[in-house]
Amino acid sequence: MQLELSIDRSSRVPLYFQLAQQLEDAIRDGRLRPGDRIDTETELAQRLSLGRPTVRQAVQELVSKGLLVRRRGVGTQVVAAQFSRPIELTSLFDDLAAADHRPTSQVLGLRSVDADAGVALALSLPAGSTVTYLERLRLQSDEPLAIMRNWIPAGVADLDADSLASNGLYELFRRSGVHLRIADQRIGARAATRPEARLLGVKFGSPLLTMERTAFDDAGRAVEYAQHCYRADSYFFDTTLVCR
Amino acid sequence: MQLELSIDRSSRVPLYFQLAQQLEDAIRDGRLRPGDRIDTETELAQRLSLGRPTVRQAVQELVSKGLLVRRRGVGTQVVAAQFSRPIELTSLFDDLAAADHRPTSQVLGLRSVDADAGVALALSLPAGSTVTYLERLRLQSDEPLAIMRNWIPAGVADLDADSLASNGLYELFRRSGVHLRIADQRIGARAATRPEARLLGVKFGSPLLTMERTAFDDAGRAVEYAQHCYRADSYFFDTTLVCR
DNA sequence: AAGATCAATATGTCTTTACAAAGCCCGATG
DNA sequence: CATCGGGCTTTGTAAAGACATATTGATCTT
Repeated sequence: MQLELSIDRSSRVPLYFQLAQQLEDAIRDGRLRPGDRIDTETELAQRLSLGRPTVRQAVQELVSKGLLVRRRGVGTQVVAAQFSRPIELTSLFDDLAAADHRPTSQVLGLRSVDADAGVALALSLPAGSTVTYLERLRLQSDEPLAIMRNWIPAGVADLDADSLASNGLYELFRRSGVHLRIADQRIGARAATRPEARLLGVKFGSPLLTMERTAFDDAGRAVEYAQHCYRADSYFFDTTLVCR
Repeated sequence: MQLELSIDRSSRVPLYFQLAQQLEDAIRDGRLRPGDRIDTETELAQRLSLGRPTVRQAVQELVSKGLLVRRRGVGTQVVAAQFSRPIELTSLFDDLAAADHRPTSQVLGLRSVDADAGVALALSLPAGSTVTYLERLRLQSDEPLAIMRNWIPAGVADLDADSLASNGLYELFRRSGVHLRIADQRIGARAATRPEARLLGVKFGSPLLTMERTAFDDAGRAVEYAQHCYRADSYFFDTTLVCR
């Protein structure tokens, strides 16, 4: 493999994580190419003065990310061709900001409402509970991209229209000490209604990509139910699947 | 936690896997409910006469599936409320068969063609390479559900119309010794063309949910490029995301 | 020369042990 | 009474050792 690897034992970064990071970097920038075999776990362990379980843990990280493949009796190989970023639990705002697409939000509505049956079910709340309803239009490079409807149980986070215009919802969650952990998501498609078509600047009946999501925090508490719809001509969900 | 757990040491099923399975079952059928704390790793290990790393490995499996959350100094809790099955690297046929929806395939076309630029790029082949082109209509309970177009490089698998009518493509891959490992996928939406609308029994211009996928095998070889489109009124992609 | 067997190699599974760090509760102290 | 601090609990990280099992290739046998 002849790859420079170094472990800093004085660092507070876990050893297995240092190794995983360096291997991932090597794969991503091409020093390790698809099909290359990496050193055996025993060799790596000896070379870096680590225990084999530590090396295994590092390799396991990359296997579960789909970058490496292990085969017993054979060795561990680099598998990745090219890959897109997996669907992650980030907000659309964060995604677009990362891609430098000048995202902005226009808050169309922000008020307290009683949860209807569907919303209450999604958030596991008693029907009629008070929730904050939020409706936004997302713009990308001044073009309308998505309509985002969110329902947030009372007491989860302090929301105001000003902050929402320049920050993603998830950023405000983080500032309120809400740690998102897991989300159930359903992706589908449907035709645009008249008001939606007007907001998004498309024709009535145009195809929209839809996403419904319920997000849960650390404690398993439902903290957000969302219904988003995107212009089908400017948005996709990219993901990389790994077979287990 | 008072949950009946038993480990069969004579089984060839790994111990950590047995434990993970039993915990997952308990969560899925409600014996463990969201928010419940499971026994500490040390307790579990002692109770089942296992080593703590073995218990950890089992718990780790479920954490990475999003069923459990660990917090240092606190313990491990059940997090999932209700969840759908994550998007997995299985074929639509398998999905439907599992749900008992009587899937059948109608092979609309099966022939060798020269790969155009887009297909060649997706499969990392030289432009003009020979590939097998396959077009199918998927029916669910006798209702048209999806149009599936696939391009498979020559020599990957033996395909014939008869087998394809009653088996999923991925099943035929398995029989040819092709082990799928990873796939890049893009989900979007668009309007139905006239021929598509006719095949699917919807109106021209109706919204369709689309999925583009390139699948790779063990060795990192691209073995399939697919363009599927689904009736938006009868199909969704469900997924559970875990924040890392 | 072809097939079967065996040895070498690499990952897979499991145990025991040890210490570190984070969170929580409770008691001591100002 | 409030706050700080310490100790307990629990998960996080790491080591070294042992045996199991799949794969490959070389050797032996027929």
